[in-house]
Amino acid sequence: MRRRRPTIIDVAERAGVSKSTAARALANGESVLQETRDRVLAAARAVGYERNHLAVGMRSGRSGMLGLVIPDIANPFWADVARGAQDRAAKADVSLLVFSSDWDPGKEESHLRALRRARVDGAIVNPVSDALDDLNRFGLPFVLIGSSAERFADVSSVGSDISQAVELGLDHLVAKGHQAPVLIVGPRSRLARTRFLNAVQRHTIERDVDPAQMVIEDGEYTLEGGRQAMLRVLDRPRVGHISVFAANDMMAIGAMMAVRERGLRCPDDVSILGFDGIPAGAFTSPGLTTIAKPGRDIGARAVESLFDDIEGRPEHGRIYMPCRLVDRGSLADLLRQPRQLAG
Amino acid sequence: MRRRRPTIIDVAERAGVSKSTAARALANGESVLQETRDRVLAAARAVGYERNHLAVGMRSGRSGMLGLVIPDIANPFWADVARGAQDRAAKADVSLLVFSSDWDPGKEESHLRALRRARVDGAIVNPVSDALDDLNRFGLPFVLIGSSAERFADVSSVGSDISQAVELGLDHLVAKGHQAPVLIVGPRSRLARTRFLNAVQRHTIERDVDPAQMVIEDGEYTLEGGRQAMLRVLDRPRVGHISVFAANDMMAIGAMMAVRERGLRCPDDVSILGFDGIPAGAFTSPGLTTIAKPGRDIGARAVESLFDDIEGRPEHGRIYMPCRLVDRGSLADLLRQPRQLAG
DNA sequence: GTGAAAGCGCTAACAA
DNA sequence: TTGTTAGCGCTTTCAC
Repeated sequence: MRRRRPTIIDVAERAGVSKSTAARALANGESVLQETRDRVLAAARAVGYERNHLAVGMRSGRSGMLGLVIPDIANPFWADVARGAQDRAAKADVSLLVFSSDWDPGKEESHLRALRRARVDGAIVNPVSDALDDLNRFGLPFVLIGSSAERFADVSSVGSDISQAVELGLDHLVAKGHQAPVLIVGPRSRLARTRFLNAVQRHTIERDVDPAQMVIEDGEYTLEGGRQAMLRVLDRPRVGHISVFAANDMMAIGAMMAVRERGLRCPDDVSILGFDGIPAGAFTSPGLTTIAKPGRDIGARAVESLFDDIEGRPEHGRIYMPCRLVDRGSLADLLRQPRQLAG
Repeated sequence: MRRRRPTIIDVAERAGVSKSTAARALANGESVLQETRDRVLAAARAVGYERNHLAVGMRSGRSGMLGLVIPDIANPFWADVARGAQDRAAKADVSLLVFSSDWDPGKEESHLRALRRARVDGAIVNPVSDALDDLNRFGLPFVLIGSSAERFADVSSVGSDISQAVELGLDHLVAKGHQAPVLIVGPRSRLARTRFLNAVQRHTIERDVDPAQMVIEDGEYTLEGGRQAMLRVLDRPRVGHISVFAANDMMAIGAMMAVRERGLRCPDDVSILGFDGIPAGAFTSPGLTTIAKPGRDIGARAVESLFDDIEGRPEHGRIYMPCRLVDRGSLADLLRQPRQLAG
């Protein structure tokens, strides 16, 4: 048998005051006699009172909830983003509704609808489709996350600093004696691919290497996509050591599998550099050297940016979070072992 | 500039009816003239009406939200559970608040408080601490998930069928010629450890093997915990091939790392069987043979079970979901290579 | 400093 | 079939 949950009226009655006084005491304690306040607080504790956020939301027009829509909750990177956002939201005493669209535009749209109906105060979205227009139309404040954010010009966004990340990667490659790596990138349709390639090209030119001599292979952002792309690379005529820069850790791991399949060894015959920093990269052998995106920080910053938007100080700016290199040994040091240098 | 969001009154006015008629038309269309209904629906579409769940929640006492508290959103297994729950909830047009306690009882408690304040209609919890009593006291319907559920007698719970899973594992071990595997299990404090050990003991006796001869090592349910445990195993005096049955994939992968560290090889020198079915197990070399828990199904069933509770048909039963074996080659076939048989 | 009353958007009981 | 009304729990004027 379930008891009715105590309301502010129960508290007020027990404290012998009106409900407005009780509300004031409970809220901030302003304009309330210290003694009254204590009595109300004691009463609240006694009856086990807990403020009803639904009612508050109705009254104030603020639900105290935010939404987060990511493409894949089972991807450790996105899970990390979700955790960062969650923690930051909790600190502000706000609840976060996390939805995974599983790369399905239909699902994404229905999630967005659910968010609107739940009357979230704002949403953070990594857009798979263009349903975003809907959000805009209803005036729901939102912040974009990830690379595809660039499609929407006048919206705040948070992502990783691809340019700095690529620079970090190329520096590491050069330091180990690798010149023009093979690039394994995502599908042509994805904006992230273009951003990655542009960054590589820019930084490669800075290093006096002709970008045109770099081989590019593409595929889905998955294990299998990376594996297939690597197999194609290995099918080309080649001399000496091969270096690979993959746009995503899953692809990098797939590439590693392909190398092993062909009876070659990493890093002895093929060096591989990944991008993301997912934990699985630590379990391969050799471990995957990669550029780690600060997923958690991205989530946290996105929430902060959203708060700004909601509170009416929209920056409408892009925030780029710096990445860091994690060296786990999947790149050969060609300078110390010059016998393996490419022809 | 943000427009005020249209309410049912806007719809009613535009359709030229009262708001209750509009509500009826919008709800189920009962007791409303077909023509009126059409008019209301058209008006709703025209003004871009979207039902306010907060208001509905206030009126009906049902917020249309459920809570899910798991120990670690970054663990692929739990992410999978979350996804299963999310999808099932979405099908019933219910939102799911997902919280990760990160194994921290304090965080767990604050998440539970947040759920109560958000007035979720019920919660699914994998309890880290005993704060559950609170939930019970406030009469929030809830369903437990995972092994520790057994601590709470009169509450519905959903978990994997440990007994069947262990049987599957032992069958596989026996089929490959392994008799009494070393067991790497979790910390003594955890109920899951006991359940696992009991199941192993029971099924071992059925196979006419003396459980007493099995070596047990324990550690945290993490990569490092498994690694340390395995190092201790390798430090013991031993003869021939070693077989290991780990209670968790992360531990199993940690064990695999320890084996490599010591210059031994898996599966040639050491066979390892995991338990969970996380994707990372596919990236190790060799791939990790493991018993996969149906995380997604567990999440989905937990939601269904919770619906039952909420709608007043509490089963207060435990549901055990069957697991399946995933063979990826981390066990040597001792029967076909008898030279490696243990002494 | 405190209380009375209005109202957020909706649904359900009752009248018409 | 439709309209009127009350009220879910809370905050916030406006009096006192």
